[in-house]
Amino acid sequence: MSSSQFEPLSRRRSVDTRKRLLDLAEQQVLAKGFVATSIEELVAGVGITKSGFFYHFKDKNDLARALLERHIVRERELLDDLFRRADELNDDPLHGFLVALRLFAEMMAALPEAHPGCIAATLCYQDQLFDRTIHELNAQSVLSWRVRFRERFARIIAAYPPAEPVDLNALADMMSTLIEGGLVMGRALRDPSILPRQVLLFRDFVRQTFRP
Amino acid sequence: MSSSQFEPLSRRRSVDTRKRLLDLAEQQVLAKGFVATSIEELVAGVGITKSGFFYHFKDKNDLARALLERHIVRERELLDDLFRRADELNDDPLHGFLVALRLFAEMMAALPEAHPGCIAATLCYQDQLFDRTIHELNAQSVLSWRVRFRERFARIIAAYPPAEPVDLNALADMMSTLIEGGLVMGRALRDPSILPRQVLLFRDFVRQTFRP
DNA sequence: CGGCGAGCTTTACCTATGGTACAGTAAGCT
DNA sequence: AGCTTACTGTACCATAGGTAAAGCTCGCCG
Repeated sequence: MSSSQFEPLSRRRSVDTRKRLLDLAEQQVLAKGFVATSIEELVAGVGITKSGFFYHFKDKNDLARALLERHIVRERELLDDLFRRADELNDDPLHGFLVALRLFAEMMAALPEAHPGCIAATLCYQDQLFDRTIHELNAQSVLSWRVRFRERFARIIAAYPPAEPVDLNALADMMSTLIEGGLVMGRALRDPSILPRQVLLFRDFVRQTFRP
Repeated sequence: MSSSQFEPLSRRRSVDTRKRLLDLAEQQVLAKGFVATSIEELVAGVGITKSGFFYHFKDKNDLARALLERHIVRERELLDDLFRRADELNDDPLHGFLVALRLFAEMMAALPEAHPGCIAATLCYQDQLFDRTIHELNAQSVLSWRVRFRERFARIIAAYPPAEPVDLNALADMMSTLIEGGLVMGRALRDPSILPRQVLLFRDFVRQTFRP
């Protein structure tokens, strides 16, 4: 805080062991799942000993929480940025949303093998291995997506009243649902194009639903 | 085969140990995941020893495969039955499909906590722990859903040509995607109503897409 | 310059779990 | 009677997560 106003500037030999542990862990968890990622493997990868790991993380559960927290922050920033860019290009709420969805689909398509979002779903499916904090973090994150999309839809509805009544929560959840499901499907079929195509299909659905 | 034409009638002391192992395993896997379900726990539950388990299953991977195979068969039977019932009620392909979707949503809503389908997704997310056979089984199952729904949509399109071109594979996959994602969401938010509502929303989408 | 504390290492050890090997045994089938 | 099925029992191994505690070392602060 005093000597350097930027970063704590590496107390010691390694530049940022904790961060390197998290980076490697994220990469391995996305590639092969949490349980298949061993602590020994991680410490060997960053060049420390097992005790060094437990200096940074209380246990493996603690690592999972740190991974999830970091993931949630990044995801929110990414979405904020994406919607901001879409809104800058567009005044109309519906058009802005449709642009954002297209941007999102393009981003998903451009991504390599490992998709983000897997972290959340991966941990969700193994959440009995973890404590409640992990589960609650996950739920909180999903709910924040619901709120974000519901607000968007509320604005769209004001401008484009739909012909039939729409379940706004369900429509908002559909986005998260398609992402989580799309990741599962993409993984099962080894076809990364599935998720972006589902997002584009959702986009069609939204467009149809609020068409003038 | 000779003495009893009904069931093999319990070779020995237990009625059907293998089935009881599978039943308990399924229940525990749905409740807390595959890795959190220990072999010791299963054998204690059905009243045999660890060696007894390895008599029935080569290893834990073999148990996973048996679980998945049984699940896939049941799922197919369930879907066959559901579509058959919907078709009996209806001649029109679109209407039949919509009825089937409603039946499906009702079934999902009526289900208790543990949904089927979790098995597939659960194993999918931990598939690096298993051998290729598990992964291929899963992919095969997902593809069979795609084929089933695509055929349905092809028949619907013949009767109700859509205004805009539709990506049939993506539309077919959307069902599986919403189911897998809906299970993740329902699990994360502890809200079993999410999946049936997503199915009903999908139904709306299909109805809109093929409306006359 | 000396000590404190952050960030580790070293050593040692415990437990749970999956898994192997193999001998033995009771009940049924032919 | 003898083969097979469906186990039990005993013994043992490896891997992984985790704990405990002492020691070392570099940078910073006074």
